[in-house]
Amino acid sequence: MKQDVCQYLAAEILSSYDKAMSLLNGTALSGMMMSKGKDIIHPAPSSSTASQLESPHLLAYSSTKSCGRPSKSRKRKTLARRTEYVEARPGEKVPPEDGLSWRKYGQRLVLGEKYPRKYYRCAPCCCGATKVIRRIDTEPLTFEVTYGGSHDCDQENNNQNEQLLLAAQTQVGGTAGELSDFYIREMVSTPNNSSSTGVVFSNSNSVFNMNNSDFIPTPTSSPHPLDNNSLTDLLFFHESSANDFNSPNHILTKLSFDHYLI
DNA sequence: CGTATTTGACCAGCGC
DNA sequence: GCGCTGGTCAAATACG
Repeated sequence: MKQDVCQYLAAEILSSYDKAMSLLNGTALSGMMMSKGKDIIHPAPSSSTASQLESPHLLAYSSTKSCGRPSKSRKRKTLARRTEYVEARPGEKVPPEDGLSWRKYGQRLVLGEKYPRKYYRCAPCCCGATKVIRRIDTEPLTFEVTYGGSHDCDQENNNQNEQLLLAAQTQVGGTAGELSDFYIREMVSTPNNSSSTGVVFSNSNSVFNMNNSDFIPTPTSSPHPLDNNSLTDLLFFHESSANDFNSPNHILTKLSFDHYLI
């Protein structure tokens, strides 16, 4: 890896280590400051359980039974909520995805309502964000989506993606969002079990890829057989798959927004 | 077999 | 204080 990418990753590792050590010490969330001056966690007063629960960071790191949630308290949340109304696509009975990762944890039929409410919480981490989907009785294609808390783990991932993208652009001397005649709109980090990170990008005629080791574009065949109509959205690959990019055995999975994993 | 979903139970908040 | 409501839990089940 290039030096600045290594430095960034090292800082993230140290940051996680600091968090873990502070929690194990039990004392002192106070004064805990992450590297590079970000992610400052402000301690809640020890007597105030409520304020602890209202902090997504403290929720994420509290010692609980599963995924950082309060183990026993089923106190109704008083977090700020945001409600949106979305319409299902024609022929579909589910609202369109919002690009975030959610895990369903409950469903119930509420008195006086025709359709059950579906309860979701943040899937990839423990940020405490929740989502409730309610189908409108009188307009079956319209859904009321209520968000509770903030899905700041996705925001964290996005920040990391921006860092990686900047690092890639630095290597080739490109400007923000632009790389010679080609465009990189996003770059995502690899899953934990992957061995390499890369970028796949394209212009209207060709698909190119490059990896972390050299960032030299290499032409590949075009168009990609799995993604003919949205080639410019295909931005992420796992290196072990790059050599036989056209293999029909690859699974193309939409991760979120414009992120794809082959 | 690991992960995601379902579903009945639990319980805090709220209205009366 | 009591009963109802609805958000959440967690064991059971489904799925890949």
